[in-house]
Amino acid sequence: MATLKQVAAHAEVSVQTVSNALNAPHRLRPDTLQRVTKSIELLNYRPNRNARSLRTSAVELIGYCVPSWPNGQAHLVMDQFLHALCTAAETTSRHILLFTAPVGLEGMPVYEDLHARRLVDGFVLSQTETHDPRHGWLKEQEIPFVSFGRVWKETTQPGPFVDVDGAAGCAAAVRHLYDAGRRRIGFLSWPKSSGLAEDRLSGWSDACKQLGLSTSGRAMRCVDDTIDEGAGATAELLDATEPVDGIVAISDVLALGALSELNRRGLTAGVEVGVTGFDDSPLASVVSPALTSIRQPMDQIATELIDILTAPTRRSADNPDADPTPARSSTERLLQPELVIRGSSAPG
Amino acid sequence: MATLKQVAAHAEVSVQTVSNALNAPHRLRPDTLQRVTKSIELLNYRPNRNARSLRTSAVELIGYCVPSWPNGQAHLVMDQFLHALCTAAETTSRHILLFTAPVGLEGMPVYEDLHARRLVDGFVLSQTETHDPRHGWLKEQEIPFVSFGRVWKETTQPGPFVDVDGAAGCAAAVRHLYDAGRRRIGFLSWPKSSGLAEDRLSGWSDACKQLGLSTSGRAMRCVDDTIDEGAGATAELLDATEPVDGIVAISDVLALGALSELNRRGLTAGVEVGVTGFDDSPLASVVSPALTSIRQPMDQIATELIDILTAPTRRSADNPDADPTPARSSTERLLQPELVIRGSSAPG
DNA sequence: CTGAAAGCGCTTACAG
DNA sequence: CTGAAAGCGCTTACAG
Repeated sequence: MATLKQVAAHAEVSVQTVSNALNAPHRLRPDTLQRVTKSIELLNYRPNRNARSLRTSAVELIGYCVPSWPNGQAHLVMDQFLHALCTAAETTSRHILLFTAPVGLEGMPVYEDLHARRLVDGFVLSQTETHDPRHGWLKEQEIPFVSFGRVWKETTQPGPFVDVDGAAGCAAAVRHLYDAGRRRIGFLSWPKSSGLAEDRLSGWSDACKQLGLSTSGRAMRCVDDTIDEGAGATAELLDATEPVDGIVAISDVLALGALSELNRRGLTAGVEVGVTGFDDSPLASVVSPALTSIRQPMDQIATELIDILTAPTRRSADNPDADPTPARSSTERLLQPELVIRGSSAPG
Repeated sequence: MATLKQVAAHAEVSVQTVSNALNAPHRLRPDTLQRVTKSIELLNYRPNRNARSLRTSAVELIGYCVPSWPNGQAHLVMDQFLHALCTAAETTSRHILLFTAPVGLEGMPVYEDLHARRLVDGFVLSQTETHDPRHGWLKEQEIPFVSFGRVWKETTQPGPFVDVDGAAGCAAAVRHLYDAGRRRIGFLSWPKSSGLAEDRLSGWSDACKQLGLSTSGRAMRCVDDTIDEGAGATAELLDATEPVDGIVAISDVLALGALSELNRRGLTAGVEVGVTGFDDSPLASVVSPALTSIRQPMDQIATELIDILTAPTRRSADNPDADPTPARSSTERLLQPELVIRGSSAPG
């Protein structure tokens, strides 16, 4: 493995010049640059990242805690998210370092240790939960991070985040079903304790009201995110005095439960009842009829996350008051989801 | 951030002694060790990993290429695999570095670059395909790696691997269905070009023959891994002169197709027809009746992968012939899957 | 535009 | 059992 010194000897310049050829080529005279470049190629030189990191104290690695699901629930779009995150990181010549940690506050020493030992420059948080304690902790420790998802029900959001406007997504689903002629639209949700669920529910509820549709008795709470729960809630909605003809589900799994219950009753999704899911997970395109679903723009999410985390202005360190940049708009980004329309919401 | 030098000054010893306290504590006198340990804690010292890596030229990072699925197919157990891999790596104080690369030979410069720049010590390969070119390439470059999955149809496997005995898994599924009284058992497979598929099919076929069951016309080839394909193949198996009463599917998605077709015909999985899947993906426990499925032992797979990759004996470098260790048995490990029995294969 | 030199924070033979 | 010193491969003020 060639070193800077060997390249310098080969090109008959100093190591400083080779380093500049790599990191600040404009400082070299064209002919020198070319000679150095040729030596680099000839010797197949690749700068040792550890030496660079030691010197600059920047490792260009971003930590991401792989979620564990003791309840057996899977993160069905995790591979999409990770792929997008990696790609976004690589456009800034960074990479993702994976690690595991206990959930909640208990896991924070792991974060702190990774940062202290300089294995990572900062963190991307996801699986953000209502009252998630990680954000505040990291902020207090002045460890750089950015969150995918908001910490709900706090007075102020600790630190920067990127999130998807779930309310707008659900409202779009309601309007889509309305346009297909549906007038009695139910909502399959999770327990009230979830800020995420309340946000999405408000989108359904507001859109219904705006369109003059009743919401009374049509918001179902599913304790677990399973097909059975979705099917049970759907059964209730169908057995009501005024049976629903449209269902907006807060997840693809609950929507699959709706499809299953319709199927059991000899009804066809997209014909008698329109159904939509959330996340556009692999499940959505694999069932028949395929599931209309609200897709989170993963590539954009990842790009924004990396952009915020790697932004040169680290506000906390230097003068926080004299800064002209509007703080909120640059570190709190709400993206619009996309309704992917398939057979479950419309015939054909 | 405290450094080794500061700790040494605080404990009134040399830096060498502090380093030894961390890496070879047995070399210190107990009282010295205790004094140093106290200083380390007091100053909240954490060794800088970059400095260590630069010196030892071992980064303790393992590269893993996140699969991309242009065809929209998801890796439904990827989060399980990644979690297991991270956990296994962490027990040896290593971590996983994620990256993306083009598929096939085109992606190899990315692997080479990551290794040359010392971002990783080696690689874990998964999504191994029939005739996968990566293994041979890495071996030739003498870049350490270990594969989850075999390169099928090569005369010799290039490099170490861990894999699951798919044939044994499918044979176990057949015997399970046989024990539940099934006598006409079909198999939902993929195209013949897949070595993985042929291996699993052979397990089904051998077990059937051993039990005196006919296999004729009962192996179906599904071009895509979708519910529709599985449903179509199941329809054929049910419409045959001798309709099947058991179905072993090569994937959970195809098994879901079988369930869907049974459902459409008013048949119940586990009652009229027993159905089994492969992978025990999140899909399996989310459907109703829940899917019996062949589970790959992810934790064990991950442990073996890390074990092989981090084994101190790097045979290729030093004397390859004079080694007493049997090469095959230590670097080629075939693990047994587990049949997870649920409602789709047996009533109740 | 180019070069000699210091230093990032560790580990490791080598002496004592 | 402990210490002084060299060196891993870079980057970066500082001179020329």
